[in-house]
Amino acid sequence: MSTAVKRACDACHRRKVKCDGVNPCRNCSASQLGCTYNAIPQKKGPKGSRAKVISELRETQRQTSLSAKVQTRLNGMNSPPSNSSLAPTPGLLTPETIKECIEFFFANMYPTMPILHRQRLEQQTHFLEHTMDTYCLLTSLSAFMMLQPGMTMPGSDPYSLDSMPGANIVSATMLLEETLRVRKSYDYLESSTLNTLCTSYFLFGCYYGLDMHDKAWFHLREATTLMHMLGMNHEDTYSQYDRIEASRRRRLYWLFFVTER
DNA sequence: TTATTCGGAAATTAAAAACA
DNA sequence: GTTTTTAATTTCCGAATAAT
Repeated sequence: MSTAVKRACDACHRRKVKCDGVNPCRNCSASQLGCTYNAIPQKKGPKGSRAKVISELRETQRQTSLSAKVQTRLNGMNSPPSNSSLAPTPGLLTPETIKECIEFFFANMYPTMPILHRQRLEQQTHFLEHTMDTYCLLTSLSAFMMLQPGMTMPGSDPYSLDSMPGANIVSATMLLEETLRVRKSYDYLESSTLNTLCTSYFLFGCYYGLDMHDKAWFHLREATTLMHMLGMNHEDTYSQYDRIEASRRRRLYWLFFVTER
């Protein structure tokens, strides 16, 4: 049982073979290699507060159990756990959630992103079962709102899930996935509307809030491309819309422009 | 056959937490 | 302060694969 050498030379380290630690070492001499000890050893041991792996595992486990609870809470016990079709999940987006998320949006977010029109949005909520474009807008809006500080879990909650840290993130993630899933069911590239673009913006916001910056930028760029496809960079395209629609589109264009920097 | 490669077990090390 | 626990890094065993 030979004891491990204090430091293996660069070649032995790469080759994962036993090094005798002298210079030149036996392996290097045998294979006529230059024997060097240039590699700078990394610092060993945990980094940060009790390092990360165990806390990551704990966090995912916590999220999984929360996810189950939120799922039953949001759609009242009788939902299939995995929906493989592209249809909206019944009961996931409750009217209560929609109402509170719209409320929160216009109370807190509208000043910095005045891209929706309250009356028109509320009118649309009556048809969301049949218009996927609207459904996606509302799921993504709700997801985005759930991630905002100060937003509470909608609905009265017998298990006080709203006070549980992470519950919002779990439901936001579920709504986010729902948006992406349902969005596959129609060709939003071909028939882009204001809703499509707003949805992309909220997707951007969600991913950004979840620190998934690559995906966030993907949705932002996708929307920017869509806007160019729609000719929103030319003032004369706005004349085909009524005043309110045109103003929201202009604002959205500039919001994207400013966000992309 | 011998030589080489590389997955991963075991050892080593150091930071953080627990304890006295 | 010392000890224990935890986790990041390193060494290198030995099975798999390649070369001869």
